[in-house]
Amino acid sequence: MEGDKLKLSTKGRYGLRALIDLAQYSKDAPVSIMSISARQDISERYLEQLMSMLKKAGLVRSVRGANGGYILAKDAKDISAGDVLRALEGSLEPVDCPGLEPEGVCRSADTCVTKYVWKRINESVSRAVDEIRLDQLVEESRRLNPEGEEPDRSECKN
Amino acid sequence: MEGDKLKLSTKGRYGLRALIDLAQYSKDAPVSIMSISARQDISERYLEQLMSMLKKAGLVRSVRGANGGYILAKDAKDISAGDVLRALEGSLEPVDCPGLEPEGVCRSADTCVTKYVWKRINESVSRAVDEIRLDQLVEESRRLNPEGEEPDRSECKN
DNA sequence: GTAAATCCTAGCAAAATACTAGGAAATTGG
DNA sequence: CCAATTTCCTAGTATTTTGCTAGGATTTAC
Repeated sequence: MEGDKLKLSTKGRYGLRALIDLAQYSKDAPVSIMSISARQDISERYLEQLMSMLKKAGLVRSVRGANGGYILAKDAKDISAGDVLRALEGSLEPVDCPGLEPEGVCRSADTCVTKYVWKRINESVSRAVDEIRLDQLVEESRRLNPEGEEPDRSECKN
Repeated sequence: MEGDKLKLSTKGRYGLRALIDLAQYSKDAPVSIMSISARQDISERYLEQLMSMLKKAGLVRSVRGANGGYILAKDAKDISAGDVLRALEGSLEPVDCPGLEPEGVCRSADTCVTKYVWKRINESVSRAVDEIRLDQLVEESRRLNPEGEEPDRSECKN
């Protein structure tokens, strides 16, 4: 009866890992879905869809054909965790409140109390994900894993 | 194809409004589900379930029988928006990462990069909801709505 | 030309969501 | 005691979302 909500889906969780992986391995040549899939233990076919979404969002570029794959579309320092998660999860705002949008219309906006609660939650999530940048994560990954081996992901879906 | 995730469900959104309503109207006598339902435009039967969850969480007490209803189980200043939302939504942590739990076991925890991302998001949401207290919301509600009329909620599900 | 890769659309089982429904149990007021 | 009012408890259910899988078309390197 009681499942937890407000969860990031596998799209966001897998996708962020995939992009960190890409940032680490695509220094010179494009990285294929197959290789990311192997290192990160994510279904190739599913990952394909995630990469497609990241491409549409302008975060990665693709190279088709043999020896093709993906590379970052911009420098890792110019991509935030928020950019990645929003590309995959849609809006990260836990409440869609029209009264908070610049052009939004809400009849009860003037007298709505909960609006301020939603606003603070929304802003808090946005701030948190936007201040985390991909280059920091790549650096942290190298620090945690100097040998360049990836952790065994078979048990961990995050 | 692209629906937004990371959303607070109606349980949390309706439930917080219901508890603010309860805090305003249960000063002396218990408030019935019917009256909250009417003011807040929430289905009686659904609200019943929400109140039951809030009761299990120890946030409200119930009085059965005619003229019964609900009252706050503690002072409004001792109930946070986080208490209410967690009672209705379960954990508010967007990622359940075993490596972040005190007793959690995760084989890849030592070398897991994304763990820190999830940690920061989780902490950020928790901090935001826990610093909002019910008495502040009641006060704000009175300020926005001096005549004691409730906004028309028929269009707004938040 | 063939193998390796992305691209694109569709389908689908399982789970979650947002309710509705039926009735039992407790309490009050007459 | 009775009838009305109210909470309490369990179940059912239509719709949507999630987390994939499947098939094949297209592009490119060698």
